[in-house]
Amino acid sequence: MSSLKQPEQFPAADHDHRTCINHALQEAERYCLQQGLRLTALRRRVLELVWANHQPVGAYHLLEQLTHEGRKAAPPTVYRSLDFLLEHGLIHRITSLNAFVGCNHPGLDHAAQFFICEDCGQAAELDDAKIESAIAQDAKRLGFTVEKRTIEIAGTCARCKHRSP
Amino acid sequence: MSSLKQPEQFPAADHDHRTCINHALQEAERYCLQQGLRLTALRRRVLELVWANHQPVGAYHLLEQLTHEGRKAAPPTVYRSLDFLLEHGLIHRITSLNAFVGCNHPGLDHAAQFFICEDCGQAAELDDAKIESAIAQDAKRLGFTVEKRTIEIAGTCARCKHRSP
DNA sequence: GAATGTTATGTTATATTATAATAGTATCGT
DNA sequence: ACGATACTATTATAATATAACATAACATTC
Repeated sequence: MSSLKQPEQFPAADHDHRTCINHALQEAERYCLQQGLRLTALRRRVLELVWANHQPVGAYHLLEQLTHEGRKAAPPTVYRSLDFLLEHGLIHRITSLNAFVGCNHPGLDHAAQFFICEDCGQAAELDDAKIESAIAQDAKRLGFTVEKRTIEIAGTCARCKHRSP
Repeated sequence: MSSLKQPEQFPAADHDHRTCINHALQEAERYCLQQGLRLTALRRRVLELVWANHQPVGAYHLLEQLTHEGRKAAPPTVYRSLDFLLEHGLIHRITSLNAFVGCNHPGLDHAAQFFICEDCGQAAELDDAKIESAIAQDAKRLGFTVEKRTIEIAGTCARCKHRSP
């Protein structure tokens, strides 16, 4: 069912990241058009900046970049755009880092798990059905209704492990 | 193997919470004595305050309470105690709430998952081997070394669901 | 195409959470 | 009692996030 555009792994070191960005923006535009949402210049730019790489980005980093570009921006400027992007599944929030990262399959209601390298900062988004079902099972046992899942695994990715043993 | 003192569920509404607190403090004292750690008055009091109920507590809330008790305290006072308690597994941090909650089985190296009710604020700590192994499996596939897990499920607990349908 | 409603953004101020840096105090082992 | 170590106090500030309100852009309907 869920055909993820990005594979369930860490992005290769040598991948052409412009492709990622372009794809993400195209998807976002397609999605917003389809849903009747307004992907304004600001929101589009924030999304693009979040997608600058595969590392979660902090709100104030984004703010700084917007300011440097000459745009008048204050914290709410950024947070509101982030809220919009979050609400429509175009980005995810990484709670443990107070940061935001692009989502590779907007619209799709999915429960994401993040593996985050503490060395290079890159994050991989997974959607592991086993984890999902285990949580669902626990919830059922507890009589608990799940609203939001925060599943963030920090550690060291394969590349960084090999680089500095 | 792991014999948890608190069951893997939400605490009953009518349980005698002083028992929880007393037990937690006793366990902490036992553990610190055994490990040669110093559970100072401040640390003990912070632990007690964290255990005041089964809801995660914010650092500044603790600070306020300490201040009201006449103790001279500033943010670092609290955060250092919290760091100590965290480091030795006497409390857990709930990242998604920026808050802290008592741990019912200190010392035991366990991967905790939290189910947090957005209505009453209570949190239940689980240690589900299925979730654990699923994550381990993903990590293996990615060549990822796990350091820290943040697994926090927000929603509505059974009691709150029944109370306000 | 002006009036009106709606959504998005700008602006100011401030709340909330967390840490850096340094000095002082208690505690422990000898 | 003494020196080493671990803990705490104090001040200042960093980093993250939101409240409250004003203005601007856009879109509809008349």
